[in-house]
Amino acid sequence: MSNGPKRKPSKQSRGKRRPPLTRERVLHAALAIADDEGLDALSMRRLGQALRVEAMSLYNHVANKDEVLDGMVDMVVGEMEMPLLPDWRAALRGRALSAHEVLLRHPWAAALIESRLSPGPERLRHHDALIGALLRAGFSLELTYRAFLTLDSYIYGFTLQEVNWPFDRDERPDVVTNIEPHVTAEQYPNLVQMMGFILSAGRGDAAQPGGKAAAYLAEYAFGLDLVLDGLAAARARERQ
Amino acid sequence: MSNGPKRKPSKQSRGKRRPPLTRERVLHAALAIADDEGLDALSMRRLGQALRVEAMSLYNHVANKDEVLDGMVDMVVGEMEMPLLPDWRAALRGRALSAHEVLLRHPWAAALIESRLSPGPERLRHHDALIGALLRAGFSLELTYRAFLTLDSYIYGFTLQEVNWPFDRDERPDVVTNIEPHVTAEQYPNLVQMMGFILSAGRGDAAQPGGKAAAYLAEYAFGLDLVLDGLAAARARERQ
DNA sequence: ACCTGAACACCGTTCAAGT
DNA sequence: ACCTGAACACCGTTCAAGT
Repeated sequence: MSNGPKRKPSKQSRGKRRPPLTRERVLHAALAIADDEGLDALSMRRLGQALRVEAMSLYNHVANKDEVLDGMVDMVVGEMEMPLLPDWRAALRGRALSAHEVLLRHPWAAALIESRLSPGPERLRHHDALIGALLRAGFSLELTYRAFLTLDSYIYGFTLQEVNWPFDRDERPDVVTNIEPHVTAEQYPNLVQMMGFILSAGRGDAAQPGGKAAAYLAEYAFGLDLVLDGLAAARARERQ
Repeated sequence: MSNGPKRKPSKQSRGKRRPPLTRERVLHAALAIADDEGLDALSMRRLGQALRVEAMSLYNHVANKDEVLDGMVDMVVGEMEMPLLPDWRAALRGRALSAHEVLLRHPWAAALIESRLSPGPERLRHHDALIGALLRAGFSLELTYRAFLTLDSYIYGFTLQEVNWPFDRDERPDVVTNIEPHVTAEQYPNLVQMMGFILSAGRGDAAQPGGKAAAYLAEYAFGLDLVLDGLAAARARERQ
């Protein structure tokens, strides 16, 4: 759209011609750093380094770090499947499973999305589609509002727990072993029993058929279907 | 317990005798700062200032800032009502309502709790009681596990949304007015319709009987009862 | 035993100066 | 038009030095 009209071939196109900085490139680099090194590693200086530019140059393309974070959030939301299937329940279920997948691909994203104030265009579009799906299915405005709150509470709440789960993560055996000595069967009998069950059932483990991504899938689906059942019942009650 | 045995009356007890620094005092001061000024305002230097001490002195009582955050989280969890009622459903419902109240009193806490890796003693006790309540009610280990995940996903997910909600907060009219121009009825028809409903119904507003604290209570209770209904049904299915 | 000054290696952001 | 050096006001944390 705002492509410069005259772009000379430029004789010095040998060597490491770094492409011009754009908002797009800044956001993509930021997302890559967060995925690879975690959100804490993402500083404006680190971001500049990844783009072979001084940190101050970034401010020509984004207003500040908050705008970077908002942009990252919207990119992630854009990866989520929109609820478009004609059957409302299938549409909501597919969207919830897709959101879960996307949030596991970007483990830093769930917390960030929930903490951002101003939604970007992707998020607005996504929510518009979600509300539309419910209204078309005959949900009243009030029930649509409640269904939306309940569903997203579950989706983000579950995924946030999952992403920060300290158990059974091979990367953090220190955390598990640091906790265990404090958790004795006399003090916390139920907790110890539960931990035994979880470990013996091979749950929440990378030792799953689908690997780590599928570790909590059955648990996620349980609560998801529970919520969908509840919404179906509320919808039925509403229509007498 | 570790009270020094000999504590002389000390002749210079006039003026501003600041009490000795302890882990307890550090954590209480940290919690007060987070409540009053937000979690971002809580730095080790600011914390030292509140306690009339240099920041470096804090390290004699806590290992590092992470330990401060862990301590704050555990204090907040300690405020939540434990699920002790004999009726499992009443116990879980009361606990969920109490957790919601506590998390609204400390708006920074929900995000922090979910991001902490090592649970403190209060949290361990709380979860032990929760699991115990479900097991005593005849839930299997597997269903207890799933009930726990579903409930806490909902509780924290909902509260996290509520605490960061940009709409209808008198403190942040800027955010609302900044968003509105971008959200046109042509682009986001369903969203606009929903926003109209929410505002006209006086929902999510401080203009509620119970004030801000009660603004989303009906919505929170809707999803909570939906989850509890689902768990009751799952329990009934399990026992044939 | 507890507190502190100085220091280190970081942050986000501004702004005048360069090309 | 875009990039940068220097600077400002912050971080968490260490450590030798003080009392």
